[in-house]
Amino acid sequence: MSAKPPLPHQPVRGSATGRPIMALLDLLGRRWSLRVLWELQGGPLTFRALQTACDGVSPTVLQQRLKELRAARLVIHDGGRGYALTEAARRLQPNLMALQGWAEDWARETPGGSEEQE
Amino acid sequence: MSAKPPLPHQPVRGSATGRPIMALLDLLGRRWSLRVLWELQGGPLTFRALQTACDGVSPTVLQQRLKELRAARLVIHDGGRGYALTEAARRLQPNLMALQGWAEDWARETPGGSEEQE
DNA sequence: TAGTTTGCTACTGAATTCATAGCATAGCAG
DNA sequence: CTGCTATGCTATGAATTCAGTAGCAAACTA
Repeated sequence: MSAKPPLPHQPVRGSATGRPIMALLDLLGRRWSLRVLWELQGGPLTFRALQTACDGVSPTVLQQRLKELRAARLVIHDGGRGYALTEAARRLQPNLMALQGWAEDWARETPGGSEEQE
Repeated sequence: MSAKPPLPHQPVRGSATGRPIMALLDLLGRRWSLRVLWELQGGPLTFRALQTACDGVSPTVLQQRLKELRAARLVIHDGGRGYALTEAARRLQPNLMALQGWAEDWARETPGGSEEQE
């Protein structure tokens, strides 16, 4: 039913080598993966709170992503507090924060606010 | 036909705020986006070379991603040498390299090689 | 002229994602 | 106990995206 979650040491979609970076690229390159990690940075969230934080993702996909992220040991589910980042995911946090800094510079030099695309 | 590419200052899929980080998360959260940036790190590649580097992505999707990445000013197409990262994308490079380092640590502490998932 | 490579598009089917509704469980007030 | 609320999660069908194959026009080689 569900595609197996991407893990290091295993072939993933788009790369049969099993290189960890490829598994990570596959994992993070799925819809809402990055966003979930981003929203979880502030602390644990319940399933519904997380869903709200992600602008109402469909529970189907959120459930799928959480399943994958849990398999990858990036997220754990603490019955009491909800979903939280693991120690490993927390080491990824600085990189995500760096992404934000980058994005702001990027926004400054990228048209798109006033221009219309299409 | 094609969805408009995510850009900063504009609402994107999953976030209407226009925050740059959300546009970036949407852009990078599409299949092959991160991979394309990754493969382009070594230098310019022609469309077909890039396609090969990405384990034979379908040209349809590659074309779509390149279109988006060009709209976002992360990739440019130099007729002679092929597709290349822009100055802005090159500033993103250290973060991607950091991801690789992280992925290797992650692999060390994540089962998946010998275990079977499902 | 033929042969190759380039970027790119058409077409069809498979996979993923979306949106809505709903379920079972648990806590808590009355 | 009953009624209310919140939790995590699942079912369904439709929409969107992606995949896989084939093929095109232009540029370059010889």
